[in-house]
Amino acid sequence: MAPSSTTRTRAAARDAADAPPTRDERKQLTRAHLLGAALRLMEDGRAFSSLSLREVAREAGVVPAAFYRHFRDMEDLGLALVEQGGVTLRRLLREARRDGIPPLDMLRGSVLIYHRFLHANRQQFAFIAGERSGGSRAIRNAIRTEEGHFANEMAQDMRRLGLFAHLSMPALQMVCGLVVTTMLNAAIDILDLPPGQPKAEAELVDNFVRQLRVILLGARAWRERTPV
Amino acid sequence: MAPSSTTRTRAAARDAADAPPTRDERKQLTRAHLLGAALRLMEDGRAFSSLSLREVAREAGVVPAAFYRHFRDMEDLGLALVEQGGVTLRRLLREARRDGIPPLDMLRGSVLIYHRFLHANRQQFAFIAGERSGGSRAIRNAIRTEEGHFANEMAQDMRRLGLFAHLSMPALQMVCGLVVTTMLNAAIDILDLPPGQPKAEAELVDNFVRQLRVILLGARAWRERTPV
DNA sequence: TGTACATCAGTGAACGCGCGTTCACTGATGTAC
DNA sequence: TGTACATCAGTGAACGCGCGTTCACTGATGTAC
Repeated sequence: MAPSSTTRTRAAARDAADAPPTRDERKQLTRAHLLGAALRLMEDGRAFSSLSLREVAREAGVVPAAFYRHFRDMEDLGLALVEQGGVTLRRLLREARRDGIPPLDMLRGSVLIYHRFLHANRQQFAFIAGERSGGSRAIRNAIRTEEGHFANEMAQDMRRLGLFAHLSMPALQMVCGLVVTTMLNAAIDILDLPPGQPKAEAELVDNFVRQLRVILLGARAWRERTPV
Repeated sequence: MAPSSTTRTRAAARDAADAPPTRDERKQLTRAHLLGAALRLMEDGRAFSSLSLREVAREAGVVPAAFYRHFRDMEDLGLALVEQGGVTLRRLLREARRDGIPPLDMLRGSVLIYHRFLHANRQQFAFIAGERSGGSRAIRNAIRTEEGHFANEMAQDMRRLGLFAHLSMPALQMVCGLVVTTMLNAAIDILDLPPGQPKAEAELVDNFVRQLRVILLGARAWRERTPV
């Protein structure tokens, strides 16, 4: 399927920065506007299920009927947001891997990476953390799936680093699951804070670090058949 | 302020089971119907913020305008639900205290008590666990407050039982906070399960037990200035 | 106890509004030759 | 390259509907005497 001469010209032109966008590029842009509009509308704590289709279209600067060129209904858009959120989560792991483990205080270092990332992706985290328990069943399940993938990847990373080598893989996954839910709970608390309260925020982050410390201490002490 | 003779007669009559309800009793009953209607409508996973006032009134068997005799608006009703949920949480602790600690496996025993209670109060837990992250800011904050009270009471109970005596009170509260969020996360997962899947449910409960075990092992290993 | 009056929970109708969805359309982009 | 036609993202108008809120009301319950 060789592109037609016109297409080839267009494709070549694509390389120039000021080339006119193709129809498909425009469409993807509008789609992104719709997704962004939904995230923006939830910024001050509103639930996804309280957004209306018209509202999202309005915020995206598009007529309501245009919405249907991109999504079947609002739930469809919600699922797209979950997918986008999953990508963001994976990016977090990638960045953490790239930055490497700080030599001195591994835990606090990781939390700082997370904290920075959280603020750089507030909207995404507010959506994921907020809808994981409050959304429609379909959306909740989709988020649970993404969460599971994230926890599994984290477990594999730890394995690779030789951390908690005494744990079986299922046990390590269980621990990572606990870490992930604790991360998302902390995200809600931190993002809910009115801005300009560095003291309160530092306290929340500190509590988060302590909680993770408890979990990691517990993981270290874990034996496969431990009675308590 | 002595009650009038009529009132006294009514009050006396109140003791008889078949006495006609007073106007105030009727009112409280309708109020309860409204609260119950809202919980029922959320039973299959809908978010509180997606309920309409008319819908709740309809479900409660009352005309929309009657709603205003009981609540200023839907958010007001939501806050009442949170308060009701807080009462339920406190009842859980009371029951756990009454039942005492099972001698052999304290943790698993406590989880069984919780599990039974969870199913006996499905609607309340679905609301509390679901809206704690997804609701309006006011409702979220109210739930956070109830959660905090619950965690503190739990910490005091543990202190009283001489558990984790080596932890400072703030450290114990931090641990209990982690336990509570883990409880509520487990609640969402368990209540989301389609009914009639005892295998899957047992697995979730098992995972929940393991996660708590990790936390308690971590609490046991905790030292006030622990580097990891 | 009986009567006359006050209270107020719940009614039913009405309002204006934003909603989701449909439709035929327009006009720029893309394709075939 | 130029032309004729097809595609389709976004438009604008229209629809019927359920919404939140208001209002004057009714009639049972409660109170004063």
